[in-house]
Amino acid sequence: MTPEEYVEAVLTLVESIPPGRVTSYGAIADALHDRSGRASARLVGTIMARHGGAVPWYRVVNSAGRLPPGHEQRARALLAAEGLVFTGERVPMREFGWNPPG
DNA sequence: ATAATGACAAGAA
DNA sequence: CTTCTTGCCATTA
Repeated sequence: MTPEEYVEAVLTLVESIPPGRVTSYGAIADALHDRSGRASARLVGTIMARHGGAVPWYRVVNSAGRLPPGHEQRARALLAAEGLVFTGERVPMREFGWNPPG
């Protein structure tokens, strides 16, 4: 699996996140770990920072439900538009958390 | 090769 | 709640 294909796999998975739901970098890393072999939450974060512009990046948050640094306001607005409810500055993963299909 | 840096995560204090 | 420590791994210097 080439790095480009790995990036594609991450982006494809991000696009598969249903509207009004969110998932974490770690969950994506885990899901791809079972598919390809190499994965880490940091990698997914780096990939999103570089190539996340073409996918619903705002549906990816950290495991604490915090929004990506520098894009908090933007992500919050986009998620709120999909019906998602915030608890202060966090997303309740218990309710809106989504796990990618294995 | 080593060191520092990230849209991360989990645990301890 | 905050802050610090470990583990993680590609990228950059």
